[in-house]
Amino acid sequence: MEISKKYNPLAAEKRWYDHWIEKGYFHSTPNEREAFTIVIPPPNVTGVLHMGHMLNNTLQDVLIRRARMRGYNCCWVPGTDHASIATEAKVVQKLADEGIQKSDLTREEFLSHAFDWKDKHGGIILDQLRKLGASCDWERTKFTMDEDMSESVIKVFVDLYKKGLIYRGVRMVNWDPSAQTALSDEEVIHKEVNSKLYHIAYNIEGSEEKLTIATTRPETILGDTAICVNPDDTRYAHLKGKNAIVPFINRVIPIIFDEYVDMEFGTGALKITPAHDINDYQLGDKHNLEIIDILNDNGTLNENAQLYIGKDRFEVRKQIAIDLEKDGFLVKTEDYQNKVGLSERTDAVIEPKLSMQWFCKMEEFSKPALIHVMNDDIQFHPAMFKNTYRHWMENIKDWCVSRQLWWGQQIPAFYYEGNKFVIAETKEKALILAQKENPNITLSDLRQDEDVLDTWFSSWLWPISVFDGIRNPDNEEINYYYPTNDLVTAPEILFFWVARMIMAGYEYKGDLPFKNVYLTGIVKDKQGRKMSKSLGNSPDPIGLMEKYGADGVRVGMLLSSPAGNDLPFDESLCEQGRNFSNKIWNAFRLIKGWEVADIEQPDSAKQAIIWFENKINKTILEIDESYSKYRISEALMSTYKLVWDDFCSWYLEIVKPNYGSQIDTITYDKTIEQLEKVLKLIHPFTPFLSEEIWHLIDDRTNDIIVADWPKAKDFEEIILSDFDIISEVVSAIRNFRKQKQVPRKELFNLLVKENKMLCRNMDPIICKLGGLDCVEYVGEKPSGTYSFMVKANEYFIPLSDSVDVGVELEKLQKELDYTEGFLKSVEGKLSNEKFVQNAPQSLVEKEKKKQADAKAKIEILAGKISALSDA
RNA sequence: GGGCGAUUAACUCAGUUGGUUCAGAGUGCCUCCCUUACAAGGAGGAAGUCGGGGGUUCGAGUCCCUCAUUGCCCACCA
Repeated sequence: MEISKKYNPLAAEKRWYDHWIEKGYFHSTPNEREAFTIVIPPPNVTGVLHMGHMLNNTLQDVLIRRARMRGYNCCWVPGTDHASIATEAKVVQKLADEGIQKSDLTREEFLSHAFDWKDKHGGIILDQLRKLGASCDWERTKFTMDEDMSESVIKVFVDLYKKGLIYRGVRMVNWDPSAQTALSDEEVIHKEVNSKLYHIAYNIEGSEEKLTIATTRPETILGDTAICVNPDDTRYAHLKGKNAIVPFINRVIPIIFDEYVDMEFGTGALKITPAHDINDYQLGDKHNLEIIDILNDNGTLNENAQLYIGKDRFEVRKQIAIDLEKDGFLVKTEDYQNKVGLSERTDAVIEPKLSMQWFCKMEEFSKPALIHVMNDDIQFHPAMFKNTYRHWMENIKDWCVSRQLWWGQQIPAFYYEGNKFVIAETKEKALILAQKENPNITLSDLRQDEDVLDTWFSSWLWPISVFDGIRNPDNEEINYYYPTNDLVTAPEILFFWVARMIMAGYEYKGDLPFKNVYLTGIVKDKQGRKMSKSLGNSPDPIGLMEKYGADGVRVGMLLSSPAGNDLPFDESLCEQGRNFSNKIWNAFRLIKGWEVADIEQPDSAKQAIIWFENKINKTILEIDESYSKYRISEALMSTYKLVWDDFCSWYLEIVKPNYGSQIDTITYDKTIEQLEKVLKLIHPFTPFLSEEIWHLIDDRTNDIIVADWPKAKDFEEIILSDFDIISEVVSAIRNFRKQKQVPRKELFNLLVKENKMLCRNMDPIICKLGGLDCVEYVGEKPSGTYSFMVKANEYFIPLSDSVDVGVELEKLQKELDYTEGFLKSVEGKLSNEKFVQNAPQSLVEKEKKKQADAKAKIEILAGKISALSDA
């Protein structure tokens, strides 16, 4: 069979993925083996794959594939999140494009549109993950609004209510006027913006005097119910008991005194709008102020404002400034930078708004959640994030869990007789409860709360609910798969999601949800900008995979992404990944081209096999070590170098036949054996390629995906260090050939001044790689030779033409200078009494040995120099 | 404003409890080579006063202080 010179990934990827699915390798059911579980961070159901997902899911797949090879019963649960506000916003937009307003629809009609949208666009992302090679247990695919999932959510809500942890109340919340819903604090992004600070003069009642305040939101003066100054502010002391008059609407409002006000800021006088500012609200509460809400839910002004009714707040801001100026109220405006809260999902400017919402008390949850992270029951990688986590947990606030949306789990609160309500899983159950209060109530008297729960109120149960551990806490699966092993996610949702899963885990399973949290960085472009749709700087992952192969992209993603570090992505990384695939491919081609013959095994091959076995054993140890520390990039790099440098550049170069393609049986078998080990080691990174070659080596029924992970065996350091010397000698010979332009075909003898550092049994390797007749031991320096040193041993190559004395002298002198400098520093140390006294004995011994070696080397070098100079 | 990090070759990063033959890796760069596995390759090479300044120590990328630059998280200052 003719094998292509270049690895062609596309066909192989499809074929092997289908094969793996067909064999059911990804599907797990509880059995006697130990479980290894990962739950996917569910992407938004209508999302499409971006580079962040690629990184994240590649990591998960690497972890799960290695675990599978190590014999665990692996279960990687995939799924999607309904992403209430994000999805609802998309659906609203789509309907608006068709000329349909959400307000024209009933809840049922809207939800039907939303489900249509979900059916049409949902799950695309999961298909895309298959291209990446993600070995998810697809039979377990979950959606956070699946019936069982929603039931779990409702059950938890009811349970928490019964425990007194859910309450309803009027609070100042973050209001998104675009989506017209409350948001949790975590969903608000604060951004620095250029705005204006308006200085507005209020008349004082019964006086000619004016009081000037400063505000960035002049439209809110229509909701003012006080002006506040600092009690220590002598400028305003005389205003005690006086009232001010709101411009235009002439509302009389008190002037109050509170330390809260910063005398230095603006004019030292602060307007108070309790309905539209959290601080003002608190002050209002303290001073018993009236609350006047002037905003509609959509951000326009309502009749309470008296003016500008129905106009958007930003429009009013501009207009009122003009009107204030016209009427002489506006003292001045200045440019000002302040932070404005924006909705994470809709980008709308958040308005603090007083409204009735549902809250979840968090303080009790946070205690075990904090302890078990700080004591490493749950390990964060990198551990640095423990600090951030602790800071948040120690300052946790109650969670606003209600959203004024339709897409999500509807809050199971049922109202009757006005504001009375009961909480129950179903309307029927609610009726029974309500009838205890009033036996005459019927089903039709009950009205369910319109709001839905925050998306994260379903996600925080994810590791439990995917195994139905909420509804059926004792089922076999939850007890087998939970706690899960690894969670791979982004630090930006550490609080949204990770922290809350930990809290839910201890509350509902009494146990941690996962043992390790691997926090990825953000994928950025070359200029360090976050990849985003609006910037258009995000490459198309599918396109990349088609161009470089899924394996190439996987390797590219991991080449430069230590945990927690951002990944400055560049296509050249994928190119490197693809080249790596191709390198392995060609190593395979070389081996495949060999013809096993009944010939004697060369000594060089014997030695190479011994060396490589030791080398790979040591490297497996290093790779396992890196994995155990979740240093995935490091594990990849060790694997990469093992393949490229050790296996290809050294091992194969030594064992491959000099002429023709005939190879002895032992070397061939050993080489195949090593190649198989190498393929297993690369399998987590390059699953398709490794499976492809695995089967091309040999017709076989077993697949590499479920092959045993190579065991780290003992190795002899001495063999490895001997080889290092050998490789240095070989490099020196290659260097010589290059300098003197001696072609490889021209053979010569390498002469060696005998020394115990020489590893004579590896001489055949030097001969093979250096293109030598043989290695000879001469004892003394022969004349007419080129010489070089490796460690403290001296090597000579006979020269046909005379040595270039000048160049040679210069080279030797340079080395002598260095060695003398080195010796000086070593002796400096040894002559330092304090060093000898304080440093560990072993270190002192080491220094003494260095001293001896350096002295010996200097002697040799000096001898050579004088000999050359004489000549 | 508070908290947590980062600053080591052109780029992306390793450097364990301080020990100098540890200043390293990959990429990139330079030179030579299309040698029958691979030019998506091979061989060789250059490259860093470890952000600045102090200090502790026999000895400091490694510990302490300080300054500078920079990133992230949290926070209601109009």
